[in-house]
Amino acid sequence: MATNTRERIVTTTAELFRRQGYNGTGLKQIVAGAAAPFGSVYHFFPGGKEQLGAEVIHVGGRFYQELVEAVWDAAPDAVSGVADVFAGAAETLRQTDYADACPIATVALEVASTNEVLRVATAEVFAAWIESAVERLSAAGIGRAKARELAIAIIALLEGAFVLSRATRTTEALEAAGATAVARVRDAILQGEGRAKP
Amino acid sequence: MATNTRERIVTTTAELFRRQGYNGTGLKQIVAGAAAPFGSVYHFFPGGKEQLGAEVIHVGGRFYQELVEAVWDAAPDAVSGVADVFAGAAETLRQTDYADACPIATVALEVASTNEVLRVATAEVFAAWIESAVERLSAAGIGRAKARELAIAIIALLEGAFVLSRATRTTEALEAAGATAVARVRDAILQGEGRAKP
DNA sequence: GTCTATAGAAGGATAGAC
DNA sequence: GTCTATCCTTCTATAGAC
Repeated sequence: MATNTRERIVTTTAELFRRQGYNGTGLKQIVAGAAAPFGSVYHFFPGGKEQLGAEVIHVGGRFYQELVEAVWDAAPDAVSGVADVFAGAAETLRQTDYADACPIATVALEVASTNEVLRVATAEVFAAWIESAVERLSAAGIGRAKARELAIAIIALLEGAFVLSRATRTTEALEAAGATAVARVRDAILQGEGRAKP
Repeated sequence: MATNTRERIVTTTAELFRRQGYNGTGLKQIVAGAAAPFGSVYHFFPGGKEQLGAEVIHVGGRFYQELVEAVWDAAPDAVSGVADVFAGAAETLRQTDYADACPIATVALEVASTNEVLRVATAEVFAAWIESAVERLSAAGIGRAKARELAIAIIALLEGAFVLSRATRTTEALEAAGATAVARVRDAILQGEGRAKP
């Protein structure tokens, strides 16, 4: 999988960030997990922990986006696509002992007011996620402005549900959030077709 | 305001946790901000940083709950109550340079997989918030099961919008999340009255 | 019970051998 | 360019003077 040293460092860091956050993860722990010599970090990332962090945010964000897109696009329509995304996230959370949720949310909150470089990196990832969701909702017949509002709400529901689910160690929040997201998407599509809700 | 040393330590820690998280905040920074001697931390909190953290989570969680309840209860009905909560959160975020959002979300994500004592503390806070919202939604005529699903969704929307808003330094996410929360509460109340949506 | 000094471990970062 | 040894700072925690 991770064949070279640089790759191993990035994937190991991504996994540690997801579970412990940025400040909770040390460079020594990273090189130990990646089975890499300490100096390799500064060889591949002269900017140190911050540069490594920025790359991990971008790579991790893109990877997760592609994962969600694959689940969404495999569904027959947008409503079941959204439902599948939340159901898949709940299943992953259960299987990983409530560890693997959003790869960048923990870091995003940690650095939002303390590190501008990393804050911008997380903002770029979220912007890409929003654009991805807007495209899919637009393709489902929802107007551009409404699609953007919905896309943001869906991502907020997912992120917030991750916070609640990881804290309480139940998937109830992901299920409640998923039901809400599905209902809103369904309503928006029906309204776009000029039909009222039953 | 904070008249004694112990109180100053707790309020200072709460503020630092909100902006930097648990791992990003050192005890030395806490005593410096609280103008307290270092030894006072271990005098009042023999369990060290963990015990202090648990108390800050509980106190901060209760404080924020009372703040939100005050805003919600000042509104004429549940729909505008929810709208006011999101609008107020957005205003606070703008006024504090996107620093003061949820007092425990950052810590909750940091400790969810690394510190069971603090994880339980955050879970207890979220449980209290959910119960508070369920009461208010039930009082608005929404059935208990639906009220719980909605309460969780509203809190998830708020938490997720905080993540997005702090990262992007805009309040667009809070507005989109607020609109979604309001729409869902309105629908639930109308359905409870046996009326369809227009 | 207020406060200082310091221990002992872990943090990020650097220099330089090979 | 792979790897080791080490520097300096910061961290949590403790001991003990006052």
